[in-house]
Amino acid sequence: MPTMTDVAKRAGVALSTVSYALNGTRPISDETRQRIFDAIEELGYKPHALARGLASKRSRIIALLFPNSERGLGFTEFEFVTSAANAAKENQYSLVLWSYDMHDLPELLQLTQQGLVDGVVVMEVHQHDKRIAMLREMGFPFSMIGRSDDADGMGYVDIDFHQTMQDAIDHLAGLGHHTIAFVNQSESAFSAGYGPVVRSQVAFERITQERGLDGITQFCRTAPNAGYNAFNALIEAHPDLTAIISLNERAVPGILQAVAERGWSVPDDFSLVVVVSAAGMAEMIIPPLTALEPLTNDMGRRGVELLIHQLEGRAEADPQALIPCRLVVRSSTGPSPLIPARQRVTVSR
Amino acid sequence: MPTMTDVAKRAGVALSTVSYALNGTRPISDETRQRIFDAIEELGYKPHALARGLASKRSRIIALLFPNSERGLGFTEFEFVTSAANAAKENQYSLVLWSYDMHDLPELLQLTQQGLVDGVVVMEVHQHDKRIAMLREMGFPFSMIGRSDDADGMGYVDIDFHQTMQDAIDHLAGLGHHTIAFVNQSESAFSAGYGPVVRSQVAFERITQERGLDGITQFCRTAPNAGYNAFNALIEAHPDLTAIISLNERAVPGILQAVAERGWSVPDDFSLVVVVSAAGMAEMIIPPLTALEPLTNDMGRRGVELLIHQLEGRAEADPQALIPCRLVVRSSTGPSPLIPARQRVTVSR
DNA sequence: CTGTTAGCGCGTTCAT
DNA sequence: ATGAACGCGCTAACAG
Repeated sequence: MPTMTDVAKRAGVALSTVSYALNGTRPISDETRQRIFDAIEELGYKPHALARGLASKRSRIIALLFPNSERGLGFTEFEFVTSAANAAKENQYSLVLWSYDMHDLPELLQLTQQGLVDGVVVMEVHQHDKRIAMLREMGFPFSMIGRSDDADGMGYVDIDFHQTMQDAIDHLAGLGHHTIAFVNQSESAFSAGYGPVVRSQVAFERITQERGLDGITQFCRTAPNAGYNAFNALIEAHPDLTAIISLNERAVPGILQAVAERGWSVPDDFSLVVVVSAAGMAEMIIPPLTALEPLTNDMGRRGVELLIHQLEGRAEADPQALIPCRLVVRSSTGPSPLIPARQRVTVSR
Repeated sequence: MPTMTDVAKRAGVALSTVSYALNGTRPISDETRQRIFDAIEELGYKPHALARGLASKRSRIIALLFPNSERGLGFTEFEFVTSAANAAKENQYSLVLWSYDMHDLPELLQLTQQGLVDGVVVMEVHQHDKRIAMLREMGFPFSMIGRSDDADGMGYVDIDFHQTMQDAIDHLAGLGHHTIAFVNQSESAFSAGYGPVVRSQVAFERITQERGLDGITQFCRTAPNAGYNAFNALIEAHPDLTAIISLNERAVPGILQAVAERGWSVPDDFSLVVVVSAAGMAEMIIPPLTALEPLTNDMGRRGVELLIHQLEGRAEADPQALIPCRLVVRSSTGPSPLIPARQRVTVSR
């Protein structure tokens, strides 16, 4: 591997001149620049990333903090990752996937202190997030996918859960549904203050109330059989229920199964809309699901761009972005079934 | 940030002694070692990753080559990524996600020459893979998830497609199915020599022939509507068809839909088994799919371990691993329907 | 506009 | 068993 010294010799200039030519850090005459680039070309020279990082104190590496929770990342989160990787590369940064236990603060501390990365993008942010508190206290550059409660002035991209929930509810209400359940994720995620779970919950309660609808909440583990049980519990307690909004991708198959076992069909007898679920997911189901799909590409991308702008001192007019979800009507939602048509089935339980 | 010099001063030893103590590169008296570690503790010293990498010529960073193909990565591939990330971290390596255009050789060349990573794990390997040829020619350390045709002596983890296909076929044959179709991925992937597509295809043809079964091949784009069309084409040309094996996750919803539209039900009238599809996927479908599930965790993990062992000169007894898939019987396969029961439906087309 | 030089933080050879 | 000193490849003052 040729080094910068080799290039300098070949071009007949000083080492530093090569450096300046490469980084554009100071003006170089066209003629010498040409000689330098010729030499680089001929030698096949490539700057050494580590050496550059050591000297400049900027590695051009960022980390995506990636919790290896048992819950497991879903399809949607995966798309954050790939879009983040793409965005990093487009900005000439490398993206390291830092898989770690969310509660292991010491490990995060180490990451920030070993000088490997210039900043971090934090995923799965909670309302009171110790990691955020720590990073901020240290003054270590970061951005969030999601947001904590004390996120004022800090850079984040998050989904606009209120708007999303409103769109979902209005879609159903527009179809005549009046009693609507929200199948959230687990109650423990709620207690832990996991952003999407809490914000959606709050929005659901508020909006159903504003609209004068009958809104029912059901927490549910993120697994098909949990969805199955959730539906049965709901329908038993609320025979008028005609529609579900689910923030819980993994529960959906169970819900559908329970619906089918009752002899009902979707969307004729029951409607289901998933919120904050990637398109790839909604299309895997039969019937294809009506969904509120986040622009996942924007999420990962914006997250790293926010961080990079911050690292490069480029002021960001508005470092906070709430991304809307797009309503895609597929085949899992329809008009509310009429009450009479329903009762015969309900009793057959 | 304290440096090694600070530690040395505080412990009253030479800089190099600290280095030796840290790396265990040479014997240190218990007493001075203790002093050194005390100093490290008190100062909160953390070795600087870049400096260490520069000096040692080993960055302890590896890259996962991650094609950003239009086709999009599926659930299954995603699990490779997360398991690779976990394995890297357990071995004290950082994993950078290198998203790039598979055909952009210059970019790969650059990655290997900029001194950032010690080696790469290549995903989505093709039979004649220019990337592999290049890496090998350069002598750059790498391992593969998948394998090329000339993989002799090189490290890889791949799925045992032959065994997997055999298990799938035998499962169906055991249920009395005789005419079985294989819904592969796109023909262009086949022509391009994409490993899973080619190897599964070969295995399918060979095994059905050995078993005296009627094996039909159907290429199919990786999208639901393509699956829909594929099924209709198949059933029209082969009215005896009673079962499908699919390597094509994304096509499954379309297939199921087409089956349903024919008034058939799964698994009573038709059986479907997916191969090489992560459990998370098979459970998202209704009915839950009988599947041959790869131990995805092992795939990503073994890929990075192979690479790391190679980097650290630890001889690997057998640097090649064929991972089997596990047959999980769910609700999409059943006994072959009897011919008579069938015909009335077939004509109603 | 260009050259000289001192680090960046750590690994490692050579002495002792 | 320990120290001193050099070098990894590059950036960024400082000096013309």
